[in-house]
Amino acid sequence: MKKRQNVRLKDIADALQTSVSTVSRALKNHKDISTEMKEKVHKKAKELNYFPNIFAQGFRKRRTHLIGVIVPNLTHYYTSTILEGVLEETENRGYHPIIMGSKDSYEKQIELLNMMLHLGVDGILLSLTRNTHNIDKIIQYIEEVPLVLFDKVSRKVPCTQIIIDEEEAAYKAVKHLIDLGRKRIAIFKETNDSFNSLKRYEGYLRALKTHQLPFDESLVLSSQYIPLDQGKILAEQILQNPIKPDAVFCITDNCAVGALQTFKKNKLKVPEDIAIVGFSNSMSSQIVEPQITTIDQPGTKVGKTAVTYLVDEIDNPKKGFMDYKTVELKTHLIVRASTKKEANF
Amino acid sequence: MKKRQNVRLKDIADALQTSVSTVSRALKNHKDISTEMKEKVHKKAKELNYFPNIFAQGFRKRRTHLIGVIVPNLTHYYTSTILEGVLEETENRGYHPIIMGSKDSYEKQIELLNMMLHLGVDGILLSLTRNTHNIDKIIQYIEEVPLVLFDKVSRKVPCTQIIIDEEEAAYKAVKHLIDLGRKRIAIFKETNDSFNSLKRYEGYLRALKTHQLPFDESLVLSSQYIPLDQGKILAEQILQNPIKPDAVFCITDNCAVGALQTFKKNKLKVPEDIAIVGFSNSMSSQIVEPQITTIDQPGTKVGKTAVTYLVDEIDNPKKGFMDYKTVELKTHLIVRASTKKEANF
DNA sequence: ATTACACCCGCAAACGTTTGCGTAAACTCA
DNA sequence: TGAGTTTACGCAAACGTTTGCGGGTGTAAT
Repeated sequence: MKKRQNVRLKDIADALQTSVSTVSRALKNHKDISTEMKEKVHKKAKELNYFPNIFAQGFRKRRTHLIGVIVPNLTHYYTSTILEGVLEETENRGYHPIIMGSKDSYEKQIELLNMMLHLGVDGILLSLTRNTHNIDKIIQYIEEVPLVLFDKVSRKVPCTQIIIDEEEAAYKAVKHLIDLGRKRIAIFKETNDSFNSLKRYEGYLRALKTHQLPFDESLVLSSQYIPLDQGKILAEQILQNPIKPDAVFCITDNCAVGALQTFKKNKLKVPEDIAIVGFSNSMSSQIVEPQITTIDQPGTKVGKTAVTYLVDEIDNPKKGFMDYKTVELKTHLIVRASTKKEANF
Repeated sequence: MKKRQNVRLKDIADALQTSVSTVSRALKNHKDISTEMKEKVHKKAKELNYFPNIFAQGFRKRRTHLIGVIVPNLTHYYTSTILEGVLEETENRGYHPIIMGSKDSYEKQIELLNMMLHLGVDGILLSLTRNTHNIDKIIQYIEEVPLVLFDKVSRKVPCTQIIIDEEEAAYKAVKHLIDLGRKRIAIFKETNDSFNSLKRYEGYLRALKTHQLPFDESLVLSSQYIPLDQGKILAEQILQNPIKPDAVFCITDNCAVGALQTFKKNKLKVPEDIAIVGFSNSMSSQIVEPQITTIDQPGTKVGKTAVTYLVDEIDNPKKGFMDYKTVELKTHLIVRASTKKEANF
């Protein structure tokens, strides 16, 4: 392993019989430098394959071009599509992402935020862990470094937030079921209302209300987390109801898959007896039988948008809280077999 | 946003009426410093919440504690489990991962390697893109910085490689089919043999040979990539065979799911008429009907192991190529309904 | 011819840390 | 007691870049 011998400003300066400062300025097109000199420097820099030592730079300018990214979990498909967007856009903009996982632990999340600060990142992209109730600490960080929330957000945190149109998406999903003639539409959601779950529930309620369907509390089932297995449990549960639902809106694809399996096990036909809508357009929703109608989320776009806003804030530091925006990206409904029309209602 | 005002060595030195160099040495337990002084310094450092400016450090020492990670794609479940392992282990060891995606493009991969070098990472973790035939460039990088390959590797590159026991895993999978009494076992694999595909094919061959089953070329189907849709196509293809197979080993879960769907569509019963084994233990393999027998890969362990070996190499630079190891992590077979015994053979 | 003012460029300090070297004080041993 | 050695610390340079400032040259206006 050779010792890396990077070329420095001084090397360019020597080759051109000029000074380091002139080279430095020329490379960033400072107005004090003549056009010819700039050309010579740029040419020589390319020739020598010059690349600035980012540590000297970061050291000097207090800019590292590093962006910290914290997510609760890496393995969810939606998260990884977001991260792909982040990777792409950070690269476009000359930044580098440092990704860390909070494992859905609030303490770990704080610890990671700390670490990022010490690392000297220029900004942070954060998707909150469940139960991030103590917002104060997070707010402290906003004082220290530009921060943009995405996916799992909280309106209580005064900063830019990139999300999808959760409420509208849920509304569309439930409206679709209503349009199909379904009357008793259940919802499977989270108990301790995360931002996402809450908004989707609101969309559900609005759809019922707008179409004059009665609200029935016995059709609202919740559990703390809603992975596949919980979908099964909730499905079993709702089948105990004296009057069964004719459709169910699951706020997660995994949950929907679980529900589907349970319904099938109980000899219920999907969608004839009961229709199902999920949320995420995960791989799972496409390979089960029948395929599940779901909401497609523009993951990479969320990632790219988050980077865009963060970098913008890094470049133009905000003065007050009033500058922050909540950006809602459009989703769309993908209709599949789990809600096909040919049901006879 | 306050300007970050980090405490420096000088602040500690001033508070203690001593010099910066003494503080620096005390903090890293240099032998030239008396025990009492060390204690005082450590205490004061904690009190002031001192944290070294890593850019000054990296600048000075040419050590950044950054580890570059390059993967072809973020969205594969197996990849994200590996990355979780990487995140965890880098953190344990005081390093920070910079993750980038090569989008399965060779040129992009080289570009990213370059970027990583300029960024000054201490080491690189790399999962090769398809068609990385020009190994020379990669080898050049080994001269510059410690590099460890994982998952998608190539034996031609002289460096430490962390993989799973691909050949053995495939052998186990196929042996399992043979033990079930299956005689005509097909394999769906990649055409342009990637390391993984090749090894799995070798395992397939060994299983046949060991159990005195005849090799039948018409049972070996390949395509360039093998996502879900290709599974379907290959399945259609093999059904054209005059004598149909009674089992198929897909070197990918996605491919297996596709095959399963096609077989079902053609009124073939799985596993009665045809058994299926996949590879990866992805979510998909667990939610289709019937569930698919597959190979479980220890993703996070691969990630953690890769970091372990890389950090070890960073700390103790290798002299020659003979020091490099290939680490094979154990997988195990998960038997599910797609290969259940009750078939009547 | 003098002044005024761009226009270009170089000097040198500064960022925070590490480290080779120098040395005063303390200790060792004959 | 004096020479040699060890202990414990400080001085200052160095890493590569940025940037305030100062100055020399040339041009234009008076």
